[in-house]
Amino acid sequence: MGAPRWLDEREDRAWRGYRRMRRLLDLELARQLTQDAGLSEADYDVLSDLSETPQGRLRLRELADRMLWSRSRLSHHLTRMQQRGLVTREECADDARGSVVVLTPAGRQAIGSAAPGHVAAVRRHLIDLLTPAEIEALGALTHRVVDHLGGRAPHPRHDPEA
Amino acid sequence: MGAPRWLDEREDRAWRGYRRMRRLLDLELARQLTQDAGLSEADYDVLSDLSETPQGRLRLRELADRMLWSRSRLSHHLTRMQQRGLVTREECADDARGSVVVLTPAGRQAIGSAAPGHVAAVRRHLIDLLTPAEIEALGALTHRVVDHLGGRAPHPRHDPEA
DNA sequence: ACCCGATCGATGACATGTCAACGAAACGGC
DNA sequence: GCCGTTTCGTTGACATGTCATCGATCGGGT
Repeated sequence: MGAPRWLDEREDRAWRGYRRMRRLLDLELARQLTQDAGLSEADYDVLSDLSETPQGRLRLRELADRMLWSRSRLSHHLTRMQQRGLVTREECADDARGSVVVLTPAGRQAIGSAAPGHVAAVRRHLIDLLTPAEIEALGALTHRVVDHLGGRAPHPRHDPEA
Repeated sequence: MGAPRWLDEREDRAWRGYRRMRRLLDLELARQLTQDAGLSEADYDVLSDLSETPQGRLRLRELADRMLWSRSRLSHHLTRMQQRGLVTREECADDARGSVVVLTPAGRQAIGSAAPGHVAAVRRHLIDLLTPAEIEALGALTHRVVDHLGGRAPHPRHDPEA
Protein backbone atom coordinates (compact mmCIF):
# COMPACT_ATOMS: atom_id res chain seq x y z
CA MET A 1 0.00 0.00 0.00
CA GLY A 2 1.23 3.49 -0.90
CA ALA A 3 1.00 6.55 1.29
CA PRO A 4 -1.96 6.05 3.60
CA ARG A 5 -4.91 8.30 2.92
CA TRP A 6 -5.60 9.83 6.30
CA LEU A 7 -8.97 11.24 7.19
CA ASP A 8 -9.53 14.85 6.22
CA GLU A 9 -11.00 17.30 8.68
CA ARG A 10 -14.64 16.50 8.01
CA GLU A 11 -14.10 12.78 7.97
CA ASP A 12 -12.16 12.92 11.20
CA ARG A 13 -14.87 14.98 12.82
CA ALA A 14 -17.49 12.42 11.83
CA TRP A 15 -15.40 9.47 12.97
CA ARG A 16 -14.50 10.96 16.32
CA GLY A 17 -18.02 12.13 16.88
CA TYR A 18 -19.34 8.70 16.12
CA ARG A 19 -17.06 7.02 18.61
CA ARG A 20 -17.71 9.53 21.32
CA MET A 21 -21.44 9.40 20.84
CA ARG A 22 -21.33 5.65 20.95
CA ARG A 23 -19.60 5.63 24.27
CA LEU A 24 -21.69 8.32 25.93
CA LEU A 25 -24.93 6.87 24.68
CA ASP A 26 -23.92 3.46 25.98
CA LEU A 27 -23.09 4.77 29.40
CA GLU A 28 -26.31 6.70 29.66
CA LEU A 29 -28.60 3.97 28.37
CA ALA A 30 -26.93 1.36 30.55
CA ARG A 31 -27.26 3.61 33.55
CA GLN A 32 -30.91 4.25 32.86
CA LEU A 33 -31.73 0.57 32.34
CA THR A 34 -29.94 -0.63 35.43
CA GLN A 35 -31.45 2.02 37.59
CA ASP A 36 -35.03 1.89 36.36
CA ALA A 37 -35.39 -1.77 35.48
CA GLY A 38 -32.49 -3.70 36.96
CA LEU A 39 -31.46 -4.91 33.51
CA SER A 40 -28.24 -4.66 31.56
CA GLU A 41 -28.30 -3.72 27.89
CA ALA A 42 -27.48 -7.32 27.10
CA ASP A 43 -30.44 -8.52 29.14
CA TYR A 44 -32.69 -6.01 27.43
CA ASP A 45 -31.60 -7.06 23.96
CA VAL A 46 -32.16 -10.73 24.67
CA LEU A 47 -35.61 -10.11 26.10
CA SER A 48 -36.46 -7.70 23.33
CA ASP A 49 -35.57 -10.09 20.53
CA LEU A 50 -37.42 -12.90 22.22
CA SER A 51 -40.54 -10.86 22.77
CA GLU A 52 -40.65 -9.90 19.13
CA THR A 53 -41.40 -13.48 18.18
CA PRO A 54 -45.02 -14.58 18.38
CA GLN A 55 -44.35 -17.29 20.96
CA GLY A 56 -41.49 -15.72 22.84
CA ARG A 57 -39.34 -18.68 21.87
CA LEU A 58 -36.31 -19.05 19.64
CA ARG A 59 -33.65 -21.59 18.92
CA LEU A 60 -30.47 -20.59 20.69
CA ARG A 61 -28.64 -20.51 17.41
CA GLU A 62 -31.27 -18.32 15.80
CA LEU A 63 -31.19 -15.85 18.65
CA ALA A 64 -27.40 -15.71 18.63
CA ASP A 65 -27.39 -14.98 14.91
CA ARG A 66 -29.94 -12.22 15.19
CA MET A 67 -27.98 -10.57 17.96
CA LEU A 68 -24.63 -11.08 16.28
CA TRP A 69 -23.46 -12.84 19.44
CA SER A 70 -21.36 -15.95 19.63
CA ARG A 71 -23.26 -19.02 20.80
CA SER A 72 -20.87 -19.28 23.67
CA ARG A 73 -21.60 -15.78 24.87
CA LEU A 74 -25.31 -16.32 24.59
CA SER A 75 -25.12 -19.65 26.39
CA HIS A 76 -23.25 -18.11 29.31
CA HIS A 77 -25.60 -15.17 29.45
CA LEU A 78 -28.70 -17.33 29.33
CA THR A 79 -27.40 -19.35 32.24
CA ARG A 80 -27.30 -16.18 34.27
CA MET A 81 -30.69 -14.95 33.07
CA GLN A 82 -32.16 -18.36 33.75
CA GLN A 83 -30.98 -18.17 37.33
CA ARG A 84 -32.86 -14.91 37.65
CA GLY A 85 -35.97 -16.51 36.23
CA LEU A 86 -36.20 -14.37 33.08
CA VAL A 87 -35.92 -17.22 30.58
CA THR A 88 -35.87 -20.99 30.49
CA ARG A 89 -34.41 -23.57 28.15
CA GLU A 90 -36.40 -26.34 26.53
CA GLU A 91 -35.28 -29.26 24.44
CA CYS A 92 -35.79 -28.88 20.76
CA ALA A 93 -38.33 -31.28 19.25
CA ASP A 94 -36.92 -31.59 15.76
CA ASP A 95 -33.22 -31.43 16.61
CA ALA A 96 -31.96 -33.31 19.64
CA ARG A 97 -28.78 -31.23 19.76
CA GLY A 98 -30.63 -27.97 19.99
CA SER A 99 -32.32 -26.04 22.72
CA VAL A 100 -35.05 -23.47 22.64
CA VAL A 101 -34.93 -20.30 24.68
CA VAL A 102 -38.27 -19.39 26.16
CA LEU A 103 -39.44 -16.16 27.72
CA THR A 104 -40.95 -16.73 31.16
CA PRO A 105 -43.86 -14.67 32.48
CA ALA A 106 -41.34 -12.83 34.65
CA GLY A 107 -39.29 -12.15 31.54
CA ARG A 108 -42.29 -10.74 29.72
CA GLN A 109 -43.08 -8.65 32.72
CA ALA A 110 -39.52 -7.35 32.87
CA ILE A 111 -39.28 -6.30 29.25
CA GLY A 112 -42.78 -4.89 29.37
CA SER A 113 -42.02 -2.55 32.20
CA ALA A 114 -38.51 -1.68 31.01
CA ALA A 115 -39.40 -0.81 27.44
CA PRO A 116 -41.22 2.50 27.86
CA GLY A 117 -38.43 4.04 29.91
CA HIS A 118 -35.78 2.71 27.59
CA VAL A 119 -37.47 4.00 24.46
CA ALA A 120 -37.99 7.33 26.15
CA ALA A 121 -34.28 7.51 26.88
CA VAL A 122 -33.41 6.64 23.29
CA ARG A 123 -35.67 9.44 22.18
CA ARG A 124 -34.43 11.94 24.71
CA HIS A 125 -30.74 11.36 24.05
CA LEU A 126 -30.76 10.59 20.34
CA ILE A 127 -33.86 10.46 18.17
CA ASP A 128 -35.50 13.64 19.34
CA LEU A 129 -32.26 15.55 18.85
CA LEU A 130 -32.24 14.80 15.14
CA THR A 131 -34.10 16.36 12.24
CA PRO A 132 -36.28 14.11 10.08
CA ALA A 133 -33.68 14.42 7.34
CA GLU A 134 -30.95 13.28 9.70
CA ILE A 135 -32.99 10.30 10.83
CA GLU A 136 -33.53 9.38 7.22
CA ALA A 137 -29.82 9.80 6.48
CA LEU A 138 -28.81 7.75 9.50
CA GLY A 139 -31.12 4.97 8.46
CA ALA A 140 -29.80 4.96 4.93
CA LEU A 141 -26.15 5.16 5.82
CA THR A 142 -26.15 2.58 8.56
CA HIS A 143 -28.01 0.08 6.43
CA ARG A 144 -25.56 0.60 3.62
CA VAL A 145 -22.66 -0.15 5.94
CA VAL A 146 -24.47 -3.15 7.38
CA ASP A 147 -25.09 -4.55 3.91
CA HIS A 148 -21.47 -4.00 3.06
CA LEU A 149 -20.22 -5.82 6.13
CA GLY A 150 -23.04 -8.30 6.41
CA GLY A 151 -22.06 -10.26 3.33
CA ARG A 152 -19.28 -11.87 5.28
CA ALA A 153 -19.77 -14.79 7.61
CA PRO A 154 -22.01 -13.85 10.51
CA HIS A 155 -19.31 -14.86 12.94
CA PRO A 156 -15.59 -14.89 13.56
CA ARG A 157 -15.18 -17.79 11.27
CA HIS A 158 -11.99 -18.37 9.29
CA ASP A 159 -12.68 -16.95 5.88
CA PRO A 160 -12.52 -19.50 3.09
CA GLU A 161 -9.07 -18.18 2.32
CA ALA A 162 -8.14 -16.18 -0.72
CA MET B 1 -45.69 9.18 32.05
CA GLY B 2 -48.56 8.69 29.64
CA ALA B 3 -48.67 6.29 26.73
CA PRO B 4 -45.09 5.74 25.61
CA ARG B 5 -44.23 7.23 22.23
CA TRP B 6 -42.75 4.28 20.39
CA LEU B 7 -40.42 4.74 17.47
CA ASP B 8 -42.10 5.12 14.12
CA GLU B 9 -40.90 3.17 11.12
CA ARG B 10 -38.16 5.55 10.07
CA GLU B 11 -36.89 6.07 13.58
CA ASP B 12 -36.83 2.37 14.23
CA ARG B 13 -34.95 1.77 11.03
CA ALA B 14 -32.31 4.33 12.01
CA TRP B 15 -31.98 2.98 15.55
CA ARG B 16 -31.70 -0.64 14.52
CA GLY B 17 -29.32 0.23 11.74
CA TYR B 18 -27.15 2.16 14.13
CA ARG B 19 -26.89 -0.69 16.58
CA ARG B 20 -26.22 -3.26 13.93
CA MET B 21 -23.61 -1.13 12.24
CA ARG B 22 -21.95 -0.53 15.56
CA ARG B 23 -21.61 -4.21 16.24
CA LEU B 24 -20.45 -5.24 12.78
CA LEU B 25 -17.99 -2.40 12.53
CA ASP B 26 -16.57 -3.31 15.91
CA LEU B 27 -16.11 -6.93 15.02
CA GLU B 28 -14.43 -6.09 11.75
CA LEU B 29 -12.13 -3.40 13.08
CA ALA B 30 -11.14 -5.52 16.04
CA ARG B 31 -10.43 -8.44 13.76
CA GLN B 32 -8.32 -6.32 11.46
CA LEU B 33 -6.32 -4.75 14.29
CA THR B 34 -5.59 -8.01 16.05
CA GLN B 35 -4.62 -9.75 12.89
CA ASP B 36 -2.47 -7.06 11.32
CA ALA B 37 -1.00 -5.39 14.38
CA GLY B 38 -1.57 -7.60 17.39
CA LEU B 39 -3.47 -4.82 19.14
CA SER B 40 -6.95 -4.62 20.61
CA GLU B 41 -9.10 -1.59 19.95
CA ALA B 42 -8.50 -0.56 23.53
CA ASP B 43 -4.73 -0.76 23.01
CA TYR B 44 -5.04 1.24 19.82
CA ASP B 45 -7.06 3.98 21.46
CA VAL B 46 -4.65 4.34 24.34
CA LEU B 47 -1.65 4.53 22.04
CA SER B 48 -3.46 6.83 19.68
CA ASP B 49 -4.42 9.35 22.33
CA LEU B 50 -0.94 9.27 23.79
CA SER B 51 0.73 9.79 20.43
CA GLU B 52 -1.41 12.81 19.76
CA THR B 53 0.30 14.68 22.55
CA PRO B 54 3.60 16.35 21.71
CA GLN B 55 5.59 14.36 24.25
CA GLY B 56 3.66 11.13 24.20
CA ARG B 57 2.93 11.58 27.87
CA LEU B 58 -0.25 12.25 29.80
CA ARG B 59 -1.45 12.19 33.35
CA LEU B 60 -3.41 9.03 33.95
CA ARG B 61 -6.42 11.06 34.97
CA GLU B 62 -6.22 13.19 31.84
CA LEU B 63 -6.01 10.16 29.59
CA ALA B 64 -8.91 8.46 31.33
CA ASP B 65 -11.07 11.54 30.91
CA ARG B 66 -10.26 11.89 27.23
CA MET B 67 -11.13 8.27 26.61
CA LEU B 68 -14.21 8.32 28.80
CA TRP B 69 -12.76 5.40 30.73
CA SER B 70 -12.83 4.90 34.46
CA ARG B 71 -9.46 5.31 36.14
CA SER B 72 -9.73 1.80 37.37
CA ARG B 73 -10.17 0.41 33.89
CA LEU B 74 -7.29 2.44 32.57
CA SER B 75 -5.06 1.46 35.46
CA HIS B 76 -5.72 -2.24 34.87
CA HIS B 77 -5.21 -1.88 31.16
CA LEU B 78 -1.99 0.06 31.54
CA THR B 79 -0.63 -2.66 33.79
CA ARG B 80 -1.12 -5.11 30.95
CA MET B 81 0.26 -2.79 28.29
CA GLN B 82 3.22 -2.04 30.49
CA GLN B 83 4.02 -5.72 30.71
CA ARG B 84 4.10 -5.81 26.94
CA GLY B 85 6.46 -2.85 26.85
CA LEU B 86 4.10 -0.44 25.08
CA VAL B 87 3.97 2.18 27.82
CA THR B 88 5.60 2.99 31.13
CA ARG B 89 4.53 4.88 34.21
CA GLU B 90 6.48 7.73 35.73
CA GLU B 91 5.94 9.63 38.92
CA CYS B 92 4.39 13.01 38.55
CA ALA B 93 6.63 15.94 39.45
CA ASP B 94 4.03 18.44 40.57
CA ASP B 95 1.61 16.02 42.23
CA ALA B 96 3.00 13.20 44.29
CA ARG B 97 -0.25 11.25 44.08
CA GLY B 98 -0.26 11.21 40.34
CA SER B 99 1.44 9.19 37.69
CA VAL B 100 2.26 9.96 34.10
CA VAL B 101 1.73 7.50 31.31
CA VAL B 102 4.55 7.52 28.79
CA LEU B 103 4.72 6.05 25.33
CA THR B 104 7.78 3.84 24.89
CA PRO B 105 9.66 3.58 21.60
CA ALA B 106 8.02 0.20 21.13
CA GLY B 107 4.65 1.86 21.71
CA ARG B 108 5.38 4.49 19.11
CA GLN B 109 6.49 1.82 16.74
CA ALA B 110 3.32 -0.16 17.34
CA ILE B 111 0.90 2.68 16.76
CA GLY B 112 2.93 3.86 13.78
CA SER B 113 2.68 0.59 11.98
CA ALA B 114 -0.88 -0.12 13.00
CA ALA B 115 -2.36 3.22 12.00
CA PRO B 116 -2.28 3.01 8.20
CA GLY B 117 -4.05 -0.33 8.11
CA HIS B 118 -6.58 0.76 10.69
CA VAL B 119 -7.42 3.99 8.91
CA ALA B 120 -7.70 2.09 5.66
CA ALA B 121 -10.20 -0.25 7.28
CA VAL B 122 -12.21 2.64 8.67
CA ARG B 123 -12.33 4.08 5.16
CA ARG B 124 -13.16 0.82 3.48
CA HIS B 125 -15.97 -0.13 5.81
CA LEU B 126 -17.42 3.25 6.66
CA ILE B 127 -16.11 6.55 5.39
CA ASP B 128 -15.74 5.64 1.74
CA LEU B 129 -19.26 4.23 1.70
CA LEU B 130 -20.73 7.61 2.57
CA THR B 131 -21.46 10.66 0.45
CA PRO B 132 -19.88 13.97 1.47
CA ALA B 133 -23.30 15.12 2.62
CA GLU B 134 -23.67 12.07 4.83
CA ILE B 135 -20.26 12.58 6.36
CA GLU B 136 -21.21 16.14 7.08
CA ALA B 137 -24.52 15.05 8.59
CA LEU B 138 -22.88 12.36 10.68
CA GLY B 139 -20.40 14.86 12.05
CA ALA B 140 -23.12 17.35 12.90
CA LEU B 141 -25.51 14.89 14.46
CA THR B 142 -23.00 13.01 16.55
CA HIS B 143 -21.53 16.19 17.93
CA ARG B 144 -24.98 17.44 18.83
CA VAL B 145 -25.66 14.25 20.78
CA VAL B 146 -22.26 14.42 22.44
CA ASP B 147 -22.87 17.98 23.53
CA HIS B 148 -26.23 17.00 24.87
CA LEU B 149 -24.85 14.11 26.91
CA GLY B 150 -21.47 15.61 27.67
CA GLY B 151 -22.77 18.25 30.02
CA ARG B 152 -23.18 15.64 32.73
CA ALA B 153 -20.38 14.41 34.92
CA PRO B 154 -17.70 12.68 32.87
CA HIS B 155 -18.13 9.59 34.96
CA PRO B 156 -20.62 7.38 36.77
CA ARG B 157 -20.69 9.67 39.73
CA HIS B 158 -23.70 9.93 41.97
CA ASP B 159 -25.58 12.94 40.76
CA PRO B 160 -25.86 15.74 43.28
CA GLU B 161 -29.39 14.55 43.98
CA ALA B 162 -32.54 16.30 42.94
C1' DA C 1 -26.86 -48.87 6.71
C1' DC C 2 -22.45 -46.47 7.38
C1' DC C 3 -19.06 -42.80 7.49
C1' DC C 4 -17.21 -38.41 7.72
C1' DG C 5 -17.47 -33.79 8.15
C1' DA C 6 -20.36 -30.06 9.84
C1' DT C 7 -23.38 -28.05 13.32
C1' DC C 8 -25.31 -27.47 17.95
C1' DG C 9 -24.82 -26.01 22.51
C1' DA C 10 -22.11 -26.42 26.93
C1' DT C 11 -18.06 -25.82 29.40
C1' DG C 12 -13.59 -24.21 31.57
C1' DA C 13 -9.64 -21.33 31.27
C1' DC C 14 -8.54 -17.02 30.63
C1' DA C 15 -8.90 -11.80 29.23
C1' DT C 16 -11.22 -7.80 30.15
C1' DG C 17 -14.45 -4.39 32.59
C1' DT C 18 -16.92 -2.84 36.84
C1' DC C 19 -17.46 -1.65 41.46
C1' DA C 20 -16.29 -0.56 46.17
C1' DA C 21 -12.69 0.22 49.13
C1' DC C 22 -8.25 1.87 50.31
C1' DG C 23 -3.89 4.79 51.48
C1' DA C 24 -1.54 8.78 50.14
C1' DA C 25 -1.43 13.32 48.96
C1' DA C 26 -3.57 17.91 47.91
C1' DC C 27 -6.77 21.55 48.95
C1' DG C 28 -9.32 24.99 51.68
C1' DG C 29 -11.42 27.17 55.65
C1' DC C 30 -10.30 28.39 59.89
C1' DG D 1 -0.44 24.92 61.05
C1' DC D 2 -4.60 21.74 61.51
C1' DC D 3 -8.52 19.12 60.23
C1' DG D 4 -12.01 17.55 57.27
C1' DT D 5 -12.95 16.85 52.43
C1' DT D 6 -11.69 15.77 47.85
C1' DT D 7 -8.83 13.84 44.32
C1' DC D 8 -5.42 10.43 42.61
C1' DG D 9 -4.29 6.00 41.34
C1' DT D 10 -4.21 1.04 42.86
C1' DT D 11 -6.13 -3.07 44.28
C1' DG D 12 -9.10 -7.30 44.85
C1' DA D 13 -13.50 -9.40 44.25
C1' DC D 14 -16.57 -10.20 41.05
C1' DA D 15 -19.34 -9.83 36.43
C1' DT D 16 -18.96 -10.38 31.75
C1' DG D 17 -16.88 -11.77 27.04
C1' DT D 18 -13.67 -14.68 24.26
C1' DC D 19 -11.53 -18.67 22.71
C1' DA D 20 -10.58 -23.54 22.20
C1' DT D 21 -12.48 -27.78 22.98
C1' DC D 22 -15.80 -31.27 23.80
C1' DG D 23 -19.60 -34.83 23.23
C1' DA D 24 -23.76 -35.43 20.86
C1' DT D 25 -26.25 -35.26 16.81
C1' DC D 26 -27.31 -34.37 12.07
C1' DG D 27 -26.94 -35.13 7.09
C1' DG D 28 -25.07 -36.15 2.60
C1' DG D 29 -22.61 -39.27 -0.26
C1' DT D 30 -22.03 -43.84 -1.29
